[in-house]
Amino acid sequence: MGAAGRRNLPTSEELATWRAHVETFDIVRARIESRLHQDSKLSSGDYRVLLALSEADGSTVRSSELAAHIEWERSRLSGHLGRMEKRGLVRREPCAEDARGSRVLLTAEGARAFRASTVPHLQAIKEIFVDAFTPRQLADLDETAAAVRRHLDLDSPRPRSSDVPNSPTGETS
Amino acid sequence: MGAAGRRNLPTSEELATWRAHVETFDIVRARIESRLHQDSKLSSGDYRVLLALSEADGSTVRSSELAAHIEWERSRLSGHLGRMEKRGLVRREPCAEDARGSRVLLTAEGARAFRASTVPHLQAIKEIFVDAFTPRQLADLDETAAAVRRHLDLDSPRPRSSDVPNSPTGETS
DNA sequence: CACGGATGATTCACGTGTCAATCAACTGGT
DNA sequence: ACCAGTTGATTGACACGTGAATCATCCGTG
Repeated sequence: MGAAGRRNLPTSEELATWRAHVETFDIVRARIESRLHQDSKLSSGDYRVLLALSEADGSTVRSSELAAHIEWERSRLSGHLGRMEKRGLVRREPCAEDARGSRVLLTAEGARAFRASTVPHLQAIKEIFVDAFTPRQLADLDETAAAVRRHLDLDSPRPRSSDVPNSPTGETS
Repeated sequence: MGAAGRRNLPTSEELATWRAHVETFDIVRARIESRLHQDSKLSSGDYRVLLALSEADGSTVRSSELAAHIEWERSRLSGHLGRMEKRGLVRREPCAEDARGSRVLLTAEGARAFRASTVPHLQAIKEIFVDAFTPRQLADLDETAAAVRRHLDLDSPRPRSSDVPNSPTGETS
């Protein structure tokens, strides 16, 4: 065996697990997003923006707060809002308090689209993802995600400034 | 109450599991890809193409076979190869047997880049993904992926034509 | 109040993905 | 040999993501 001390490499089983995991959950995600798009003509990005906006007081948020809330880069949000604005889902207007900023607001059209999308979207998550598992497996999934977060130290760096007194049910996709 | 029979909706715990799963493994993937890019200036798409090519007989494949092998849309592969060609990783030349087709070949540069990338990439998968779990959890992950594939009927529609007698270790990312 | 540095937001260049359209070259049936 | 229909591959239009650059406004300090 010319094996000169193998380094920190995965076994082929571990590699297969990784690949299967990625491939499988990519398909799950694609199915859920495709259903959202069929049902409501919304992308998951649209959904996330509309969710945050509809939860906001007066259906309006400062653009940078929105970006922070959904954890997007500002330029990403900027571009996405541009597209959504063209479709009439949101509107942007200059901000009174701070002349640099802008204020994003939900249009009636956007609110309607979001309202119509939520139940089918949640159903899709249930049918495509949740229903694939036993309760035990769901608990295992929770635990594996938690294990990853511990492994990568993703839990400590949570405390955002002193903002966000009580985050009201932040949905994701 | 006004509750008119809730439909097939996930509980908030189930929804939280879904969101945590997506977010967490997005980060895992991003870290692995970011490391691949730092180490080797390759994207996961590049890696997948180079892997398939380096496994191919004579480091050359018909473009459409490549697309089928890695399960990409043909236009996606076309665009990706264009970019890779600009960077000198692959080359395309007209195909003798079929004047419509083209033949993709690995350049020395591409082979070198791929060779240099594999060990660090596999290490990253081990360190970032595999090492987060106990062996038991890894087995659970295999089983959850399998459960999804059964749930979505992803295993039956496998048989591709009569081609591909024995697929030789198709790596993914 | 003036100035320099932080901050809000957009823009640009580019990589990446999808789908429809295009176009040439192959194929089979007559 | 010819035409129709399929197939190999590219292209174009668009959605989406990242990072750097830009630009105006704000703010703390002298």
